[in-house]
Amino acid sequence: MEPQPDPKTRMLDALRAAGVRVTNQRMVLLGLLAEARDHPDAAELHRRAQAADGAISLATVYRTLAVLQRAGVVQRHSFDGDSARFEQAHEPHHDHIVDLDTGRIVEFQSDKIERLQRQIAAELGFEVVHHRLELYCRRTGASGPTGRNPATDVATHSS
Amino acid sequence: MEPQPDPKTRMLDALRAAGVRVTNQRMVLLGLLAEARDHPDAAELHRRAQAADGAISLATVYRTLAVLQRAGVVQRHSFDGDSARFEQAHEPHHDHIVDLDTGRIVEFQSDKIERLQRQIAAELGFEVVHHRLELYCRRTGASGPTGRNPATDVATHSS
DNA sequence: TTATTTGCAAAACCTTTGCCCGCGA
DNA sequence: TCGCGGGCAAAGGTTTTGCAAATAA
Repeated sequence: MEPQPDPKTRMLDALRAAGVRVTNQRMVLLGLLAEARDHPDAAELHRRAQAADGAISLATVYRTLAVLQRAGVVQRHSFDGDSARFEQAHEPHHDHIVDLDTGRIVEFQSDKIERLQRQIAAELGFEVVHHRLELYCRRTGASGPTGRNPATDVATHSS
Repeated sequence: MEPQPDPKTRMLDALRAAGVRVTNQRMVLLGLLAEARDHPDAAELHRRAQAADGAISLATVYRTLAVLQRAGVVQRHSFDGDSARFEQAHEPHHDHIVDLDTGRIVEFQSDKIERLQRQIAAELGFEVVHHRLELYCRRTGASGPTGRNPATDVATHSS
């Protein structure tokens, strides 16, 4: 079903590429991020890690995420007033829609917008190193808030 | 030079429209925001307010900014890892470029991008309530960091 | 063995809040 | 006068850090 090299091997490679030691905590977190279909925050990852492993501190969650982020394996997002949320880096680059009623995150991707961003920056004498685009939305024709459930689904759209 | 109604009157109007009392602290902050050419954070506004007035607490800075934001007079931004930064709301709507080397903020405006955002959201069944677009950039051909100075200038660009 | 990592608890930060006094209307 | 608004200090939530013990290489 999955034509990938092998999840465990990929995780090991990621850690080796980062030039850090392979610890159980890092493997657990890497695994959680790989299977996460949402964008959990540090506390949520801590909860899941404890369920999967039993012993892992919140401090380690933060430290590990920082390491993985530096290695380019993890991306950190700060939606509006929330605490930081994380996801495994994956191609292609994408941006996010935040459903204001449910908190659900939807990913989308638009080459057109990316191109316009670079163009505008260039006109002002800049080169885009990275960017951040978040659309805070409501469902079309929605009657209103229906009850927030922790973001669990991710839809993807390309344009 | 300025065909505006009169700064003081406008500030009074803003407070009245917000349905709140006119206090010295609010007038001072409103004035600081009006003349600010940058995007100061709460601590910086506190510093400036003390220089201008002498007695105003950080708590009041935060409370006043919250009031003004609710009234639509002030906009709050959270660039990357920084603390919240504020600016007086002004038309047309604009987004920001953050110069990674100097920290300087440059505003720009692009109807094209706004339109694309709405279009993408619509295709996914959403309506954009508000959004956030930040381009973290480096000057084209820049040789590298030259020394961060507190953002003081604002350039504007329309497309 | 030896340099990294971890856990724990404390610290750091930014922002908000409780409480009582003072000022605006 | 009446009640909103302010100052102060303490609380809150998230993220980082110092230190000694544990562990990967």
